[in-house]
Formats: sequence, structure tokens, C-alpha cells
Amino acid sequence: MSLPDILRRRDAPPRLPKRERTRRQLVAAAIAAFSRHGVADTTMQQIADAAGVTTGTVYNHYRAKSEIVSAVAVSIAHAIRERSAPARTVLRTGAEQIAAGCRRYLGLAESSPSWALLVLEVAAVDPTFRKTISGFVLAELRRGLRRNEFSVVSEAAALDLVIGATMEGMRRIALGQAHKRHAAHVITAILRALGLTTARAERLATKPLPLFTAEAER
Amino acid sequence: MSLPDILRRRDAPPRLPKRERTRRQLVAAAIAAFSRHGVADTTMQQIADAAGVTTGTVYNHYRAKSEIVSAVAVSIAHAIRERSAPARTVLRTGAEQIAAGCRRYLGLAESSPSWALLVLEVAAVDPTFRKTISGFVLAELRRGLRRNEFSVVSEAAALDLVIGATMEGMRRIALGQAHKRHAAHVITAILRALGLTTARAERLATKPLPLFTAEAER
Amino acid sequence: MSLPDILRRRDAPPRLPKRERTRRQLVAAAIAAFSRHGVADTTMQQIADAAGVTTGTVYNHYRAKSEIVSAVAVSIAHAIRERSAPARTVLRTGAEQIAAGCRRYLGLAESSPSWALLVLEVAAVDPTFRKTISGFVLAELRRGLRRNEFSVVSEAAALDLVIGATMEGMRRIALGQAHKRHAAHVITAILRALGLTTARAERLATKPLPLFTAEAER
Amino acid sequence: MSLPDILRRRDAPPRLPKRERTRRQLVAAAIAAFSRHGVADTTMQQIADAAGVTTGTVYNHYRAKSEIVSAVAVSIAHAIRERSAPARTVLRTGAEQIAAGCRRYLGLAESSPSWALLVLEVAAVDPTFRKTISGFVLAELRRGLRRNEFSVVSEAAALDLVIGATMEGMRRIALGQAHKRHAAHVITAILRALGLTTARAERLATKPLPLFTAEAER
DNA sequence: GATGAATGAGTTTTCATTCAT
DNA sequence: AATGAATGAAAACTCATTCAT
Repeated sequence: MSLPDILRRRDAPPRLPKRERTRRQLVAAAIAAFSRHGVADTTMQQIADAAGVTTGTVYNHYRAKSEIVSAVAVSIAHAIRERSAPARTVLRTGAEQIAAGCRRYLGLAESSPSWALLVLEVAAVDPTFRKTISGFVLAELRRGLRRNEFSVVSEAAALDLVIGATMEGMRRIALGQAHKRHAAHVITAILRALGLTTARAERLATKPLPLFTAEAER
Repeated sequence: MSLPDILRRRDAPPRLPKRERTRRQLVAAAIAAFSRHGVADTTMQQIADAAGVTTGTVYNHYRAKSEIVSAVAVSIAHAIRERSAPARTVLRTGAEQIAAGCRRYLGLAESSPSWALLVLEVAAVDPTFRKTISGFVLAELRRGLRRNEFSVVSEAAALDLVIGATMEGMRRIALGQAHKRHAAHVITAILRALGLTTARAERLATKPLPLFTAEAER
Repeated sequence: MSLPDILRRRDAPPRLPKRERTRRQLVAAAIAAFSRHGVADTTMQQIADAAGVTTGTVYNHYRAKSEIVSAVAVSIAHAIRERSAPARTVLRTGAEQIAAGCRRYLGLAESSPSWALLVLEVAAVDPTFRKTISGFVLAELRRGLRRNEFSVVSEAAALDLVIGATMEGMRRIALGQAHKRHAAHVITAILRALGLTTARAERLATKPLPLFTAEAER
Repeated sequence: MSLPDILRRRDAPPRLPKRERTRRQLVAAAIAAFSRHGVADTTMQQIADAAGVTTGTVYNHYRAKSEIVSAVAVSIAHAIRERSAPARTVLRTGAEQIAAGCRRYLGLAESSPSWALLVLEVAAVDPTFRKTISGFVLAELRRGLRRNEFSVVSEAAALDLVIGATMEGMRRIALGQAHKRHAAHVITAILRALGLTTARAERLATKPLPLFTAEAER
């Protein structure tokens, strides 16, 4: 169990050069190991074992554990981003995009708690993940601002709120301490903070939005 | 540099039994060491050195490093709580209390970045801290709800948002990546999520509130 | 087999504090291990095993292998110095002192070749040994100069010659490639370089001199 | 910086077969790497990098690192030997030859300290080098003996003294701990040990002798 | 309660060497 | 011959924890 099912590629991966293939193997193995034991308690040996190589090989590709953590952070952020790419093309408003983005992460916390905890741990330990995600959210936030959907005091504060609230929501869900509608509640609160009316926020928070597949277009 | 100045006791501490005195010394030393090197990279030896004792002594008081981390978590939460107690009695509304609470943490991130990063690390590592803080916030949230200051979809979602946004704000400030009015912006966004009007949220976010001293009563 | 027999203490060592006792154990163990496997090929584990402690203990006392090598260097230089102290008091002239000093080392190369090779390896790797020995030789050289026994162009060159020739002589003897009178020949050559007549040099090089025990005084 | 300037070939090298060319490249790269980091701390990777090839290629030419060290030893000894060959033909006496030989090495320690330290390390580690050099010195020593310039107790002792003193002198010079006339002083001391009068030793030690170029013949 | 030396299992890391391409 | 990824065995070093004094 490395990535949640929904994040797994279905198309056969194109033949990659060996170095790149091994790196992917290692990242996948690291994700698996990290979710099992936690980042701090995972050893390079365990990652190597999971990838079916020796520790020496791991160090041929990453000079330290922290580099693998960063690679994992990037990989996770991009995996979600890529899997949701077709679905995102359907979402016209910034509000919908943000709502869908939060729901993806909160939904994954429901379906794969250990994966969510891994994301939280990686985010706590490594700046890469937060940096990558911020870029994505910021783009959607600006789209909403351009279209006058949002009114915010500052972009930075809005970013902090969207990301912070979503991560806390993920944690609560992943730890099994959440009401089953928690995801929707968190999204509602976030959207209100961005200036939406309560009604519109609630509607968007519960409205079926395409998340990982472009259902609407099929 | 253990606790930020504002958190240091000014009144002479009551004479405590020796065992308790040593424990406090150790926690203070741990806080100092943790903020310098990070929790994971602080050794028991460093804590012992900072406390002016030997490792053996540390283990006479705490059975494991994780126990010290928990003790630090509790200590930090209560230190802020206690120092702000007189100020809090002046705050009548839940909104004011929440605004003041967030501002305390965000303000400390400005004045003591390394200490703020420690709080974030402790919160990520130790469940105790988040639990304690949640209790405090929840009480203030409910006060606001009782007085119809807030309208929220769910208490849990509101908690996640308040705590999540505040922590992200602290991180940005502590890392020096924040605009100087960031704290106010974050608080505004939070209060809007709780249902306050933008105008009222902004007013509260910038209004001078008693934080650590009960100025109003003087 | 740590030090050659002649260098072992016969008098019971005074009770030392534990830390110091362990350090001596470790140095003795290192000497044993180094002579068996060579400095470069000796592991900290082997030193620990030889001392009957764990690697952790070794690192409690010496932060790196190089520190142990230095400790060994100092220990060897001082061991010989101390064991020959009573004998040295009988030697009146600088020439006798130098001859005796060289002969001590060359003689030990005959009786303990592996120990001699250890000395050579340590001297090659660590500056400590050479520094310590230089101090001793220099004192004797100056005594000879004050008494007009020697005439040299420069103290430094004389030092280099005495030490360099002795070490090369030790190597040849230890490797079993030397004529049995090699030690005397090397000493003769050295003394001539210091300005002694050939006749006097040969006489001193073969004359029985007290080396490790103050036989003359008994 | 592989070899000191004076040791670099000026004449165009004869066209060598490719295998041999690569081997020379590797040895040159090894010399450069060894003088920078020391033999023990140089990795095969560094040698490969310096030679502009991959580690695999290194192993196509040398079966082990120790083989490279030996190749370097031989290469250095012969490089000096070859470069000094024309100059040597002019030197008629054994004493001059020995003086010139020592001065070459001591002079190189002045102009290329790191290279000198490499020579000392190689001499300590690899028996080949010392053997080769001994052969050279022995020939010159015997020439002097045949011509009654020297009077020595034994050839072996004389060899040890010449080589030992020169190496110690090189070390002192390379470490920057030597008086600027140290080379001459060491050579004087050596020649006296071989039986020359002080006056003659000093004259030879300071007399301009052709070292690397056959100046006299120009 | 305090000490601090010792533990020892564990981890990261290194590198000479091999080998399929 | 060259490549360079992979190996794997080992080595250094760390540090939470124990325990005799």
C-alpha cells in the first residue's frame, strides 16, 4: 500500500531510463515505509528493503533521508495534482476549485487515514510539500479574486487559513475523531473565511464536484 | 532563552518541594534545548547539560524522552494560559477572547520565532498539546456561541479552522515570510469564518486587547 | 601482547579513578589491536573488544579513531621515556644520551618487530609522536652542544637526521632485513653526523650503556 | 596540479597505445587526488572524476586501489629519476650525486609541499617506492665508496640515514616548519655521516649542482 | 536523589568492487 | 574499452537508557 488506490496510475508507465525508474521505486518504497512506521521511525534500511535494493543504492540516489522526504513530498503533491488534472478543467470558479481541492485531501483522509497522517508528518518536517501545495492553492485563490468571488484581507492569510484548516481537518478525520460530515463543515468554514455567504459556502461544500475523474465530461 | 520574556514569571515562585523544583528546571532546560536544536535533534545529554545535572538525574524524573516532550507541551500551554489569565477576565465576548488567544500565539511567533517553531513541532509530535489548547479554544468558542456572536456549522470544524489557521500563521511569521500585519489578517479571516461580519472581524483583529496583563484593571 | 615486556610496569599501579583506568585500558587495547592489524585496518569494534567494553564506551572517551591514535602515540613515547628514566640519570654526556635513546628504539625493533612497525605507522599518521620525541631528543642534543660534544649546522637538521635515521633503521630491523649489528652501525652514522670522530662514534655505538634499568647504580 | 612543474615533461610524449595513455591519465589523476586529500581519504570515484572517466574504467586498468598506489609510487620515483637523468650524467662524484639527489627531493618539498607529503605517505604505505629509491641511492653510494669519497660502517646504515634524514627534512619543509636553509643543513649532516669533512660537506651542500637540467652541458 | 560511566542496539553513511549494458 | 548503477559488507558514530556507586 503506497498511494491510495485512487492515486494509482492506470495507464502503463512509459519506459523510463533506469536511474529514473529506480528513483520512483525508492520514493514509492519510502511512502510505504513512512506510512507504516512514521517518517521519524523509518530507517534507510527499511526503505531499501521495501524497494528491493540495498542501502548503498538508496544513497546513490539520495544523499540523506531528508532528501527522500522532500522527494516524497513533491511526489505526493504532484500525484494528487496530476490525478485531478482532468477533473479540474471542468471547474470554472475559484471557489469550486478550492472546495474541490480541500475535499480531495479531506476525502483521502477518510479513505486512507495512514496516508493522510503521512502527508501531515511530511508537511511538518519538510518545507517542500507546503511550498508546492501553496503554489497550487494560490493560483486558485487568485482566480477567485479576479472573478470577485472572494474578498480577503491578504492572500497570505487566506493561504494559511485554507491550508491550516484543511490539515487540521485531515488530522481529525484520519484519527477517527470526526463526524462523518466533517469534511463538508471544514470546507464551509473555509469558504466563509474567503468571503462567501454562508449559504453559498454550504452549497459548494456539499455540491458534488468532480474530484479525480472528469465525470462531467464523460 | 527558554521562554519568551513575556512568559517569564515575575512574581517570586512559591517555595516548591525539591523534586518539583528539579522537574521545572528540567522542563525549562528542555524548552531551551528544543528551541535551539529542534525536538528530534536534542539529546538527553543536552537537556541535562542545560539543566546543570547529569543524564542519570533526568531519568530520575522522567522515564523517557517522550515524557519530557509531553511535560514541555503541558508546560507551554499552561504558561501562556496562566500569564494571560488576568487579561482574559476583562474580555467579555467570545470573539474578543478568541481574537486575543490567536493574537497571543501569533505575537509570540513575532517576538520569539524559535519558540514558536518549538510549539509547532511539539504540536505535531505530541497529542497532549493540541488537546489542551483545543480545550481552551472550545470554551471560548462556546461562550461566543451562547452569546450568538458566532454562527458555525460545527464546533469541530471551527476548532480545526481556528487552530489550523493560527498555527500556519505562526509558522509563516516565525520563518520570517510574513508581512508585518499578517497576524491581524489571519485573525480577521478566522473571525469571518466564525460568522462575524468583515467589518466587525477587522475591528476586533486590530483593536487593542489585553493579552498578558490586565491593563484595563490597573 | 601490548607493550614489549621491557616496557611493562612491575610495580602495582596506584588505584586510579575509573575514568582514567578505562582510558588506559583502551589505549592498551588499541596498542594491541594496532600491532596486530595495523592502524588503518583496526576498527573501533576491535579496540572495544580488546578492551572488553562496547564501542559506545570507546566513544565516551575518544571522539574519533584519530584521537585514540594520538593517545597511543603519547602513551608509547612516555612509556619508553619513563621506563628509561632511572637509566638516563647515569648518562652524563649528550652523546651517550642520544646513543642510548636511539639504541632503545632500535633494540625494541629487534625484540618486538610488530611494536616497532606500530611506532612507525603511528609516527607516519599522527604528528603527536614525532612532536613528543623531538622534545626529548632536542634536550639531549642541546646538552651535547653545551658541552661541545657536537658540532652541527642546525638543530633542526640534526633532529631530522637522528629521528629519520633511527626510524629507517627500526623499519629495516623490524622487517628482518638487517644485519645483526645494524643498530650499532646506524648509531655510529648518526653520531658522526653530529660531529663526533669515527672512532668515538663507534666506541659509543657499541659501548654498553644502561638502557631501561639503572644497572650501574645497583 | 599533479606533478610539480619541474617534473612535467616538456618534450612531446611519443604516441603511446591507447591503453597505456589511459593508464597514465589515471596515474596522473590519482597523484592529483592523493595530494589533495591524502591517499587514505581519496576515493576511487575521486580518481575517476579527476581522470574524466567512470569508476568502471578505473577497474578496467587497475584491479584495486592498492595497485594504483603502487603505480603512483613507481611513477613518482621514475618521474624524478628521468627528469634528472641528463643532469646526473654531469655529476662525477658519488658525493655530488647524493647531494643532488637529496636536494631534488628537499627542493620539491619547498616548491610543492602537498606533493612532498604525498611522497612521504606513499613511502610509508607502499614498499615499492622505498625499494626503488634505495636502488638509486645505493648505486650512488657505491660509486662514492669505490672512489674513496665515503667511509661508512655499513651500506645499509648509510642508506637508512640518507633516506631517513631526507624524508624527515622533506616533512619539516612541507609542513612549513623549516628554516629556509634547512635543505642545505640536512644535506651537510648527511654528508658528514658518510665521512666527508665538515668543510667539504658544507661546500657540496651549498654548491650549485645541476638538478633537473644538464646546465653544465648547455 | 544524584552521578556519570557503561551499554548496545541501531543508523546513517561510505566505498571498493562488480557487472549488465 | 567504457559506462554507471548496483552491491554489500562494513565502519564509524550516536544516544536513549541502565546501573553500580
